[in-house]
Amino acid sequence: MSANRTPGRPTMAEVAAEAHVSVKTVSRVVNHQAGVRPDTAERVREVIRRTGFRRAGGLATIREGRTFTIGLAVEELANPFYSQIAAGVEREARMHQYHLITASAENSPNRERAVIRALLARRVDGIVVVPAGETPVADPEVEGAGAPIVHLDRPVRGATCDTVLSDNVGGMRSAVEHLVAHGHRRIGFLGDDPEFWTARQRRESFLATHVSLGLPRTPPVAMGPHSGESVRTALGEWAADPEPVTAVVTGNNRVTVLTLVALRHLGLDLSLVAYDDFELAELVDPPVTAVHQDPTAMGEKAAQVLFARLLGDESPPRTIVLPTRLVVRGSGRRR
Amino acid sequence: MSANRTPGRPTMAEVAAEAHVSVKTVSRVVNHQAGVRPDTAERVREVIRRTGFRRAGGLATIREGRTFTIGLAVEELANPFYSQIAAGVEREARMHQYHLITASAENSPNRERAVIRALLARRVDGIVVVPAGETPVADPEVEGAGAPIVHLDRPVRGATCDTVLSDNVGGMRSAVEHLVAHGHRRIGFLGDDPEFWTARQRRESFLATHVSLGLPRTPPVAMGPHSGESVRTALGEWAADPEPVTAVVTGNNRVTVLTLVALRHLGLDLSLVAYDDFELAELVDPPVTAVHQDPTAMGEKAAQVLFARLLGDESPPRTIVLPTRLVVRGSGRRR
DNA sequence: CGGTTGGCCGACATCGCTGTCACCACGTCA
DNA sequence: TGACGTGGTGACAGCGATGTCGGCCAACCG
Repeated sequence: MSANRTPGRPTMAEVAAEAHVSVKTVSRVVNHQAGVRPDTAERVREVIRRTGFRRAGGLATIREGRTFTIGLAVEELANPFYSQIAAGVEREARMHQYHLITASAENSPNRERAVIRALLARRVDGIVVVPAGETPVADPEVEGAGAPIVHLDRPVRGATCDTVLSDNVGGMRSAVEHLVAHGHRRIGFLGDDPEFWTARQRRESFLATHVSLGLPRTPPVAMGPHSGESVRTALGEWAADPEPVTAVVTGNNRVTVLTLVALRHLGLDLSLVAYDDFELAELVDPPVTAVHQDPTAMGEKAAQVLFARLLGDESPPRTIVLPTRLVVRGSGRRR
Repeated sequence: MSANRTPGRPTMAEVAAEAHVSVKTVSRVVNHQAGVRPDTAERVREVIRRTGFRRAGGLATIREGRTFTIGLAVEELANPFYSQIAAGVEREARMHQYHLITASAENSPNRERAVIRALLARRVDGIVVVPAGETPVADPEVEGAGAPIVHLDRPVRGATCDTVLSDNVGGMRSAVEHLVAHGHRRIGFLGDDPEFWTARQRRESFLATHVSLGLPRTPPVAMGPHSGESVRTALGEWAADPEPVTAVVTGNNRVTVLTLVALRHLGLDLSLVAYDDFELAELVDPPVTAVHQDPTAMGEKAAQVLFARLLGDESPPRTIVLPTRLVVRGSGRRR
């Protein structure tokens, strides 16, 4: 099909013909290389301007072997947690003159491997991935691809890549300590699907903090995946308990929303500390105390680590744990 | 530099050598083409598996002239409005086996042109863009690029591309009508920066609806860009007016947040209809009545239009206006 | 047994661009 | 006047994959 002679964008050869020079000279002009007489260069530039020529960036792929593009694989772009991560990664990528290809597995952990493969097929130079599962990828196509991978938010067992995590243990501890300091003794935990490492980490820290603070009873825990109904049920039972809970800790932003809705519907006035801060936290009544992890900073950090690798950093894989911060707004107080 | 012999990913030639066949045969196996004896194919596949070979997708660029990638240019990925758009576009792209490159101009309208050029340099097959300004691009490099562009959320004057908009006029009318139906006669409008077309549209419709409903006085309007202080000032003045406002309409999600904070700080109990729905709207006290436009659906629609073009649709450019929906939650009632 | 299929496979050109090197036309200097 | 630089240019190969076409060989035919 030679039909695409002049269908889309002009090629260097066309410019060269038009300007009565060789392709190479056009190349030199385009790349501001020396060794072109000023008048020749101007003639070429004029033709480039007239034809609207742009050099095909995709070609860098096959010459230098790099695409100046990194990939980001997350679960779901619509979730603010992930979109803020994307914003952070994108910002860092732009600073390095890189592009970002985003791909989401749309809530299906199993799709993530396919997504990563697709990114590698596009020959991205590196990948930031929020791993869906923690079983090692063990995919020769992925491991042998030569593209550095940075895991974000969740580790992968035995993986030999850099990992950027949030301090789930510390964050959860601060949440429980805050509630206990306000006199709560019976605290419930609404966690996300224990399939997620972060959910389990937070649950474990929730329980461990109870032990370390010397609280007598094992606190009630309800892990997800949660629906509005499952949250209502759990909260209803905990409130009806002979020794009712006076506070709950939610395990992530999704659960927090469900919990706030459920509390309102049930007419319960429990204290609350939310894991994951959210923009409107201070506007809910009462303003929600939250464990703040900065997803944008997480994305930036992960991208920074990735670019260090791309720039030749050969040191052994590191695991970086970013701190969290408890933002006290009032919902933790005893009522 | 022939140093990159076997640094990154294996090439077809390497696989071919390993399997003692020609490059072409490897190509046939990879593409599931007929004409390869089963045992030969199996041998090749074995080598492919062992070496982790993946064909370089970037090459499609130079052969077919398409990259199977579309670009999305928005202002800021961290804003839920844009990230939901991105989710919609990405979803649609995946359905067509396309990838999505996202690029954000990070709040700098002037950067958008550069961003679009960068996308074109990557040779994306098409672009969805939320235009920063409404002055025509008039960039020969962009127009002559041959890549279809779809404008989303805001039109560009005299542009000859498809445009997907939200029904700002109808949405704002429904907001004002709702408030008036609840007995409000003095309503303030906190709009975003009038540099944005949507902001002006909503202001105009706000005013026009007042006229069409026969309200006597011209309502107070404060356009952005807004800060917490500017919102507080406006609300304070309106409340102190001899004929004080009893309700406000906010112009977009950012202004809504600022307004909710300001109302709380000022201790004002004004009725409110928010433009742009948000997840926690029903959790604010009172639950916020909002004009709901579905950014994900907008993104999907824009991508659908784009793919129609990529599939050869040559019909004249269309403008599609998506309806909005007023979600009544209570904050519009007179207090 | 020669000729004709048809299955399997490889050589080669090609895509758009860049690195390398040869080349030509001038000047300069001995 | 001939050897030697030097700056400006172009021819050519190659990057990694695919389409085209043609070659080889076994099987089958008359």
